[in-house]
Amino acid sequence: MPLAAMKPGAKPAVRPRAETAGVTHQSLKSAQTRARVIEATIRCIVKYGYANTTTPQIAAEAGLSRGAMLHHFENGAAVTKAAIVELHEKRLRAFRRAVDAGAPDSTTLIQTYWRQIQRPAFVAFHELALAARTNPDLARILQPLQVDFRERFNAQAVLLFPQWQSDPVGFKLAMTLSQTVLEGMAINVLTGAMEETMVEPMLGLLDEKIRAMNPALNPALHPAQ
Amino acid sequence: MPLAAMKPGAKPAVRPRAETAGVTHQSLKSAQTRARVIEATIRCIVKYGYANTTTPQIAAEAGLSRGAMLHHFENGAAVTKAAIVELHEKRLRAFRRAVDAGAPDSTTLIQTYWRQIQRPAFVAFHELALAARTNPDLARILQPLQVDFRERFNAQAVLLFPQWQSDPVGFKLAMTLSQTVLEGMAINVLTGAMEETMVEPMLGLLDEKIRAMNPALNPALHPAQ
DNA sequence: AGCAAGAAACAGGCATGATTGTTTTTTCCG
DNA sequence: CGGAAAAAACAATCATGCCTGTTTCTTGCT
Repeated sequence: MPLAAMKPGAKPAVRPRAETAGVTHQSLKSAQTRARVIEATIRCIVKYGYANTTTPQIAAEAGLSRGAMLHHFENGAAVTKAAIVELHEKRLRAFRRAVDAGAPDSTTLIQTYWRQIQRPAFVAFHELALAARTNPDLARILQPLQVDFRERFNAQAVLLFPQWQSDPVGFKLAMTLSQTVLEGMAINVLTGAMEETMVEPMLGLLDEKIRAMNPALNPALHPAQ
Repeated sequence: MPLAAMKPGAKPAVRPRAETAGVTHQSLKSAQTRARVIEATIRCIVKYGYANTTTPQIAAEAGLSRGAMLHHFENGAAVTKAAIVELHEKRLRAFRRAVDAGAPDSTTLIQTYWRQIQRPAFVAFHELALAARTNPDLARILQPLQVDFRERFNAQAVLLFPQWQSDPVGFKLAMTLSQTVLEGMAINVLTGAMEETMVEPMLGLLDEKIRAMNPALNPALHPAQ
């Protein structure tokens, strides 16, 4: 799916008709179908990879004709874009759930985020992120979402660890380290570059390091600034 | 390039004619052309991504007609396979250079490997590794190379750090951690998931942790076993 | 309320463009 | 001259965007 001819001022083929507060039968069905197509797209990207995901495949996966799909989405690029946005929100929701689940210590937060990062959504997102490297249209969509995720991730995390407030630089480092190790592991396991048996020990190592960086636990290392 | 119709018993269109020790002019030119095509393939994968790399593109990049190229390689899959093997050897050579450059301490080794991992060869390799996730033909070629690299990597590294011999488990962990962090960083920088300003601090963090794991520097943590 | 006009959802088909493997033709060197 | 290297031509496949036709739902008018 090239995602090439994404017209700039493309308005959706179907207007949501949020006006009149009238939630008609059709508007409901339309939103439902759109959601079905988006989910099918994500499934296809996970199964076949972004490069091998075609519009007929998505339509088949969604249980729709290709013509019907393109009635809702104008073209293939719009489908991809919608899937990216959905994946971004999925990622945010997943992290939010991990936070709300009540995990005040770094150990459980690491475990939880590790579980989240192994979900299909992460696979799909990384497929798209790598494709965006050589696809300017994808990159234009993805880049703002990447920074948005970073910001929200840090904003959420800082609430969990008020002890770190005295050392924002160190905190950001700790967050980056966690993301790097966890995502790096996920990708290495995915691509067969790392044995699965190494996962648990690695999680332990990461936790050790994070704890060692925590100013509340090691005040000596972080003199008052 | 689908790499789909890779016939099992496919013999090369041009036999390398290593026999007879007769290095004819043509055999030389043939090998030279093959090498040019392989390098062009790697360049294309870096520039356009594996998914968007087509046989006409490779031929153009190599300064050849497509017909001439397929005279040397039978089909597109053979080109990809040759490029993968070349990339594997490149990776091994790069790491070997880092070792031979004489870097007895972990700090310089980390710095050196970080530099190696930012080369185009790594980008191309990761493109192929991710594509292999959903491409069985690619996976069949790549998987053995992945384990081969892991083994050689560890075998080389252990020579550099004889102090670790007392703790092979910890050593393997340290190696895995280094690879995970460095490759994770490389990918995150590549995909815009991480700011480049975080690289140096992260390298420092990794070095800290590796040193803390070193039994020679922290004998207390590793009682004689 | 009832009916007709309009719009939306859906399905299928068509023409274009691109890529691939194969085959045929030309060029060049021993 | 003969064979390998290089180039060009060829046919088949496939994904895409667009267009047409059919069914279902909404809306408005009498």
